[in-house]
Amino acid sequence: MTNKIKPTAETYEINNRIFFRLFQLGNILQTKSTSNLGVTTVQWSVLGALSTEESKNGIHFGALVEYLMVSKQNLDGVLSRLERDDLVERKTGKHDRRSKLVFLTPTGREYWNRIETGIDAFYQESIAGFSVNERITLAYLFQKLHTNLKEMGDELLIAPLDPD
Amino acid sequence: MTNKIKPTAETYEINNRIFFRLFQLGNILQTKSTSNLGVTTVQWSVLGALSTEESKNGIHFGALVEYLMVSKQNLDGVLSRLERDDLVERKTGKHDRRSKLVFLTPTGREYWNRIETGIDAFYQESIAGFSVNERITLAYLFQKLHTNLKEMGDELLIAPLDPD
DNA sequence: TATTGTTATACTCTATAACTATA
DNA sequence: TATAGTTATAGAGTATAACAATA
Repeated sequence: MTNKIKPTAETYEINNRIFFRLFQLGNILQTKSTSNLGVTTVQWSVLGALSTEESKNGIHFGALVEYLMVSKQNLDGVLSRLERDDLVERKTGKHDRRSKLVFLTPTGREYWNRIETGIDAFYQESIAGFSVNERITLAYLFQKLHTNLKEMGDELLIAPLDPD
Repeated sequence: MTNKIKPTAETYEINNRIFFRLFQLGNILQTKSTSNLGVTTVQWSVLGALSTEESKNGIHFGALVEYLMVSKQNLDGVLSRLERDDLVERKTGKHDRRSKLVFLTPTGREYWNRIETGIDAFYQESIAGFSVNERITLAYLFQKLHTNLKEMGDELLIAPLDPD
């Protein structure tokens, strides 16, 4: 006999609400990012990561893959499009010639400065009416959810088909 | 002189953290949904909406567009793929012959029953270690964030380019 | 041999505009 | 004329496997 509690209908319902909202919020974020800032959310994250002081000398391709949690193949595609628009540049690593360092081009830096104001406005509107405590709580709960989801495996969770 | 407070570096930073996490969580949700449940998040939402008791007699295409907050063109594509897989069916409305009612097929209902168990397992893992209060708080903060984002306009927020 | 990143391919989703058929 | 959905087209992101260059 274990202490495991069978989920009640209510906890299932609140989970449903949480994850449906997460789905919607993720979608809205993508849509608004594209229409209001002119970049997709992935591009936003890439440019943001490259814009920091620590990344002045470039970020390793592999580090970016880990940080953004996208596959290397997909990041390659995203970077190619950003390179096409002259916002980003890849240079071969000096010590390890297999590795690549990713940089913001001058155009990319200028572009980032322009959208950063927009990002701030976006934040203001999104988070309007949130108390400082609520922001901190949200960040904390996101962090917690993130940890759980990151640790989840990739096994199919669906029940096998009835054979007939 | 207004009461408006210029955002400090800290509030900008916490906003950054919140939205970067939202971006990551949205991505992980999509990835895990596909790999662990065998459906994309949009498909999950569609099937879930169609599976409820109230939708037994179908949901109007337009109502689904509003509920899911995707464009009609995009929902059409999602439904076409679900129809191709024989999970969903569209019937012309009786009163208004322009409208369409969307249904789960028997196969679709069976499929939903199979993945529902997986969804429950997914919820358990994701939300492990959350107190009841934390779940309620998260749902509440999501709702609040959703309201703000939904009301946001579609205007470009980026500063105009310096002419030269 | 193992690792870093790229190429190739196919599919899902998204954005936009123009269109058909009903009303 | 207006509304409900559809078609058409282009682009971005994602999943998977196979590959080249370098270690």
